[in-house]
Amino acid sequence: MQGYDLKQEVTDKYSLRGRVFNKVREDILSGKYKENEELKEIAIGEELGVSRTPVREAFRQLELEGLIQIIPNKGAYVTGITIEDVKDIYMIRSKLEGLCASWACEHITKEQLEEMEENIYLAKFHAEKGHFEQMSELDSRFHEIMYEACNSKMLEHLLKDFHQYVQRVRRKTLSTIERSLASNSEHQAIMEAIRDNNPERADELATLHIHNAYENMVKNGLKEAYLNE
Amino acid sequence: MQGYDLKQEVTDKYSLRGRVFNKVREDILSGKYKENEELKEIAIGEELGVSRTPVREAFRQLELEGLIQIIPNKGAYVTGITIEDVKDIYMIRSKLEGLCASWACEHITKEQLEEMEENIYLAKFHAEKGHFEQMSELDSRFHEIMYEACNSKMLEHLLKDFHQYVQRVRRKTLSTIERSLASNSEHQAIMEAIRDNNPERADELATLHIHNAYENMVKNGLKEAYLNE
DNA sequence: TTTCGTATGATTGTATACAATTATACGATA
DNA sequence: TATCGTATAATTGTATACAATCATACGAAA
Repeated sequence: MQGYDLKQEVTDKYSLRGRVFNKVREDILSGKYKENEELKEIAIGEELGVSRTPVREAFRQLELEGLIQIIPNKGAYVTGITIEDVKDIYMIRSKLEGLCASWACEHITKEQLEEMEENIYLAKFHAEKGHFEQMSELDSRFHEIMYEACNSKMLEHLLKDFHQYVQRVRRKTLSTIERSLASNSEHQAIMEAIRDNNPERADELATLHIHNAYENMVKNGLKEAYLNE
Repeated sequence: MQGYDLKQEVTDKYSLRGRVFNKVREDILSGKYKENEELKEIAIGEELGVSRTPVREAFRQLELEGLIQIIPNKGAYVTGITIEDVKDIYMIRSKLEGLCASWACEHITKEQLEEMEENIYLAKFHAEKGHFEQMSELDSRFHEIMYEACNSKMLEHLLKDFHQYVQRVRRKTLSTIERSLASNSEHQAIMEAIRDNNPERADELATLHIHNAYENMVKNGLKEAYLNE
């Protein structure tokens, strides 16, 4: 996520450039374009029915988002995420999610708190049933609510970027019912600390939560996911 | 700093786009282009002797860096930094500089440590003389060394982005000999903790250092700097 | 066979032309 | 006078043409 756009909103949705940007980003994150794959301006342009100009502009942005790397006069390549990158991101995230949770104490709205509670309640159901697809959705949404509740566009955007960035890896790792339940309990504890307006505790719990998520990831085959490629 | 380029290196230095990017960025950070000023593609292009194409691509990147905001079909405007943004950045930085310092304990090289010591020694001299220009340079460099020493491109880039981003504001606020000396002492304590391979202490000291820098900034007229415009 | 050099093609870099959108000026009408 | 609408100009959005660079293939020379 290079060139961290410190406080931007999503890129223009309706211009051709914006559409190319979003489409290619989605395709990278979903795994359609593999790591180190070369992306050609003409090919992408033809696929989306646009000329090279908006494609090039989108590429420049994707480069700054860290999703592709552009080598001058050579080409654009999908960025690889190393095991070290993943660890770095989780350690950084753990600090920032703590900060985010502590800020949320003061700024969360009644509606956001209610959506959190609902999210936790629903997640418990799906966790027990082993519905990992829904769990993943709910997990992402829980964190998103917290990002929005911290009342800092800067931090919100930063965390969303990081969260999105590791989605690529999360898809590769296994989930277990045990971890899903534990994770949801941690969400509940964080929510309660925020609800009780206890920023120190919210910080501590959210920090620990990301640490745990990382530990679990490592335990459940992060390395293997890489070694098998 | 939208679209935080999570792990990129500096933009291509020799292409026209790269040159435009660097030049405009510098001009924004130096204050040549004021907040909310409109940047026109043709004007910038003519000034630098290039066509609109590289200018547009540079603009897209600057947008993601958070330095300008592009309104579709309308124009590009220099992003304003609010007091809240500054506070957010300093709070985020304080957490991340702590993390960075703790990581540096394990990875700093002998050369980097020596440059840190030299930096502190020189800074003491300039602080006592009231050479604020040199102090600012040395301060930036001290932090840069630490960023490089943490051995994480991700964190290094993130912190450099933030550091650069607040330069615009730092220029507006006053410096005092007292704060310069105190700041340098804090640098020394951080350096010693890193040298002694004490990550907890390094974390703590670096975190506090940024907090102090922020407090000092507020005390010395951050608000006034804004109100006077 | 290996190595080097050249030619060819493919791809990116840049400039320019045209289309679409937005801002401004001016005049008509109430 | 005030307001609205239209015409014009300015600016951005996109497509395309051409230049520069890089990759590849092929053949000549050792």
